[in-house]
Order: sequence, then C-alpha cells, then structure tokens
Amino acid sequence: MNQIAPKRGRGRPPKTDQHQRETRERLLRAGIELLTEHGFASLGLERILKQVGVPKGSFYHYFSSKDDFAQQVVAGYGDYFAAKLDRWLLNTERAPLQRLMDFVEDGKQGLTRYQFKRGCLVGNMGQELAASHPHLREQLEAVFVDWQNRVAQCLLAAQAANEISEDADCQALAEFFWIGWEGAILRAKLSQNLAPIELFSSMYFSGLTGRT
Amino acid sequence: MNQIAPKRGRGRPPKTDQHQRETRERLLRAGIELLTEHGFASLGLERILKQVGVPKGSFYHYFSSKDDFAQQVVAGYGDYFAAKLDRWLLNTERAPLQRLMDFVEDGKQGLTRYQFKRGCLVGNMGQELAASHPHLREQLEAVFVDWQNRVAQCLLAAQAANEISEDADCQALAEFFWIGWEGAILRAKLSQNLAPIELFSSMYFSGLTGRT
DNA sequence: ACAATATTAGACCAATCGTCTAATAAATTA
DNA sequence: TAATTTATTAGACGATTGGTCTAATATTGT
Repeated sequence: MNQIAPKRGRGRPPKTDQHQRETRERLLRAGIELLTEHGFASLGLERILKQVGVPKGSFYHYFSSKDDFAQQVVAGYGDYFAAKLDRWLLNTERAPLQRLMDFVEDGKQGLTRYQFKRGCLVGNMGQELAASHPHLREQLEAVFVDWQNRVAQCLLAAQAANEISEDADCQALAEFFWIGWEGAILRAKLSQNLAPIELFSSMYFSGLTGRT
Repeated sequence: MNQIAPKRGRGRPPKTDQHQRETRERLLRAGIELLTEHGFASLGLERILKQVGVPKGSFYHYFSSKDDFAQQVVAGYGDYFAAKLDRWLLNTERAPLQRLMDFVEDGKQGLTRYQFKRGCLVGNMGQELAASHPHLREQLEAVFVDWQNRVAQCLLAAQAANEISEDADCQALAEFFWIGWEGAILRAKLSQNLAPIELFSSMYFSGLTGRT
C-alpha cells in the first residue's frame, strides 16, 4: 500500500534579517487586503500564503485556525481604521462637520482606488459571517460601536460649535451615519460608481443642518 | 493503477407523481432560503441537495452551474419580493407614507422570525459577489433599481397627498431608502436586535416629513 | 415494438482545511 | 566555546468537500 517514500521535514530557513520576523504582521496585512476583496469563505489559505511567500507551517504556527486568523485581522483593521478616523475627526484645523465630510471624501477615494472591489472589511465580514460566527459577530459589532462613538464625539463638537441643532441626538445620528455609510458602500459596489455615496452624503448632511 | 471497478449509471427512479416534477421549483425555493442564510461560497451543493432530497445529477440537469443557479435564485427572489412590495405599497386602504411604514414593519417581523440570521438575499449576495461575479452584480443592481422605482412611485403618491414637500426628489429619496434599509439590516444582523432598523426608520421618516 | 428524450445515481478529480513530523536557525545556558 | 533548548519552517498527508460528467434507465411519443 504505502509505496510512497516518506520524505518529511525540511528545516527552518535562514532568518536572514528581522524582515523575516515580521511574518505575522505581513500575514495580517495581506489578510486585510484579501479578506476585504474576496470574503472569508472564498479565500483559500493557499492564496494568502502565496502572496506573502510563507509556507503553511508558519501560518499555523502564528494562528490556531482560519477563524482565529480572521479575528485577528478584524481586530487589526478595527484599530487601523480607528486611527485613520481620528486623523480626520480630530483635525482641529477644520470645523467639526467639515471633518466628517473630509472622511467621506477620503472614503470615496478609497473606493475608487480599488475600483469598488473592496468596500469595508467590517461590513463585508459582518454580512457574510454574522449568522455563522457568533464570536466574530460580537467583535464586528464592537468595532462599529467604537467607530460610531468617534463620530458621535465629532458631532458633539459640531453641536458645541453651533453647526447643528443643540437638541440633536448625536449618538443616534452617529449610528445613523454608519448605517447609511455601510449601505452606501454596498450599493456603490453594485453600481460601480460613487453616486450612492454622494447621495447618502448629501442627504445625511442636509438632514444634519436642518433642511430636508 | 486502476484497480477500481467502474460501476456507473444507476437509472432514473420512478417519477411517482407530479410532485416530483417540481424539482426545479423546490431547488429554487431552498436556494432562496439557504443562500440568504449561508451566502454563496459557504453553501455546498450537498446541503441544498439533502434538504430537497434530490441527487446531484438532477441539479446539474436543471442548472448549468452553481453560478447559474444563483442567478436564477436571485431572479426568482427579485420577482417574489417585488410582488410583496407591491402588496404593501399599492395598498390604497392606507395613506402612501403609511404604506412604506407598513413595509418596514413587515421587514422587522421577517428579521425577527429568523433571528437576524437571514437579512436580504440581494444585499448579502451583493456584498459577497459584486467584485467577483460581474454578471450577477448587474443583475443585483437591476433588482435594486426595480425596487426603488416602486418606492419612488409610493413617494410620489405621498407627494400628491401632500404628505411630503412638493419639491422633494422622490427618486433620490427612494434610493436613499434602500441604501439605509440595507445598511440597517446589516447592522441588525450584527447587533441581533431591531434597534438599527428602528433608528433608521425614525430618522428616515422624520427627514421625509420635514423635521430633523 | 421501437426510438427519442428527460431525468437520475453516483463516480470522479481537483482543491481545501488543518494536522503533523522532521529539520534547523537562533537564543540560552553551561 | 560547546551543549541544550526554543522558535520557526517546509511541505507531505488524510479527511472532506467542491463541482462536473458519464452512463443508465423511466417515460413519452411514434
């Protein structure tokens, strides 16, 4: 039966420089990219491994499973994106409401840059995995809560600056922002243009400043 | 090498009653259910086949591929849902704006009934396949355009009934509705409650009637 | 009775996931 | 410096599942 000569074990290749030590980071970075574009189920490990140039053994050294990998990718992306959000929303050189508009503008560029193929990792994973991966679902929800808190802060600043009504519910408006934003991204992926984003943006901001 | 005795072909089992002739329909119905809940990539054919009680050969008799199947499922769902939409939006026993609210209420029940596991087939598939399946992408976009036209008609009726401002752009508002609606469903799947839907609904309708 | 068609059973092959062994570079200790 | 320990890697492997395809037969039509 066993006619195949077992020829196992190849040994560890030279850890030439510390560049090689960032294997984990590189896997995570590639994960953000590939998971955003292809989704979880369609994305084979082999695809990631090939892109990063790392063998399977390494992957399972750093991550206990594909699910675990996804969780760490989401965590990393949540932080990365929160930092980006802060860069826009805490920019004191702009009026508070303008900061949020700046973020929207930046998002539009991102969508265009990748030809509407990527969208938002958190939205994509949420749509795909909310029903089947309870732990990931909670994590994704937490990321949204975090993001929307940052927007809420920005809206409070806008309120303090008298840009929006003083009896507006900033927390609710921030949640509404993310609901619409994610919906608009989804639609933009389908229509392959920015119209949905622009429509959402104009409706949302004109709603904020009072006029329908 | 080839020690395995080829033993192919089993023959066609009795087509007992015409119940059996609806195989195609039953596959499509199961497809709506299963694709909505599990997504395209995670859903194995075997899963569908088992649920419907049909062998693999039959599947590939009716559909040329899994992709083809998905397209036909989407087409079927688009029509089914358009009919449902009309049932609410053309209900002359209710004021136009109230009809749209009735639809929202119905959607809330649907989400709850399936414990936030399903959401909207078109939104789910769009998120997952827009980037990789150009043909399906166009089809899904067309479904949204169709649905939003129906909502636009309803809003025009509301305008005629003086429920909303006469200089509102009903087409744009209809598109905004679907953007927010799909975003709210996604978020509801994550939070596992109706809060996102209710927030969207209240924001959207209060925006319609003029007050922020 | 015979031919044509619709439908089915399940073999088949490629791909994927996660595990596992063996090897060895680097770090640590003696 | 030499011996030992630890972290990391190469990739074969088994189990499973994906989608396709062929051959067989029930049904229909002539």
